[in-house]
Amino acid sequence: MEKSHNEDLKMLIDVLRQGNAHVMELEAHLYNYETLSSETCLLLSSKLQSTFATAITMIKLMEQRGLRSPPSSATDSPRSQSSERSFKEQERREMCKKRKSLPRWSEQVKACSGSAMEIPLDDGHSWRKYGQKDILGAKFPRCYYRCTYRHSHGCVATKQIQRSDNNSSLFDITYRGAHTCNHGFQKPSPLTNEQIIHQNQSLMVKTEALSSNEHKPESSPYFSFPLTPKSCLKLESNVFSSSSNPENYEGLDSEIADIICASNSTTSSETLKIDFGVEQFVFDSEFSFDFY
DNA sequence: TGAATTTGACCTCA
DNA sequence: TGAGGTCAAATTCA
Repeated sequence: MEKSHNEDLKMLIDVLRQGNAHVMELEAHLYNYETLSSETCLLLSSKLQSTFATAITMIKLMEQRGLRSPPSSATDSPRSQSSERSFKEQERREMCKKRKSLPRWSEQVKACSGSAMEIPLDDGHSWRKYGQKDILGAKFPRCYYRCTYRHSHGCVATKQIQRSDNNSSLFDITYRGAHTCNHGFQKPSPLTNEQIIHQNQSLMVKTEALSSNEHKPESSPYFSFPLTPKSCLKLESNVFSSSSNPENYEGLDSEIADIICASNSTTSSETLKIDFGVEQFVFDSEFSFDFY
């Protein structure tokens, strides 16, 4: 147990060191106008985000391991049904709190004309439907989807799809939480700055005040991610304070290793995968990762 | 037969 | 207390 914990720490430190290298590389480019380009910055930014996402996921997994009770066996004292129930309820409440702190953003998507189902275009991720509700005052029901890899990777991303009342060919899609899995994401084709700007202008994106306390322009800046231009992200709070709650983690060491591999492949493929729910990252010019 | 969807029940919060 | 969100058993699908 102690040994595997140290191994986890070692892997985590390696990931953070990798992030530090990306910061230094970015800094080097910033001071060298010959190599400085928006594409380079975007790529390094994407690498950094991926690195941090990996580190966060690893910490979450380690935290899960630390909190998890030892595996049950014949020698274990059986937990009473009532305490088990209260444990589940407590776990559920924690999950509810964590979900609330996840970043949320919405967009409108035109129905896929031509297809019989007229469902919105696939966004590149793999989703599983887990519920449907009739919404008061709405003509059409709201469908609830979560990431297919929620259990296997603890990915907390969810989305809600609801057909627009005014225009039935439009779907309102609300996303919550960034994908921490590395599955099913289609690499976007490389775009020039002009293309990105044009796409941002031409796309129908609607980000509304999703709850009464959200409209705080000073404290809740809007973030946009060039590689996912259809999304205009509004941050609600610090996602670092939230954590996923993987329900069935077995063999955490190998899983963490998988995450690192996935992250590395993501990094090398220039795919922006994760957005962070922090309001601001400010790297001091003297910033560095110090270990030990 | 495993994965995905459906749907009624349950929980949280305003 | 009711609306919205999620769970989980039942059902369907490939």
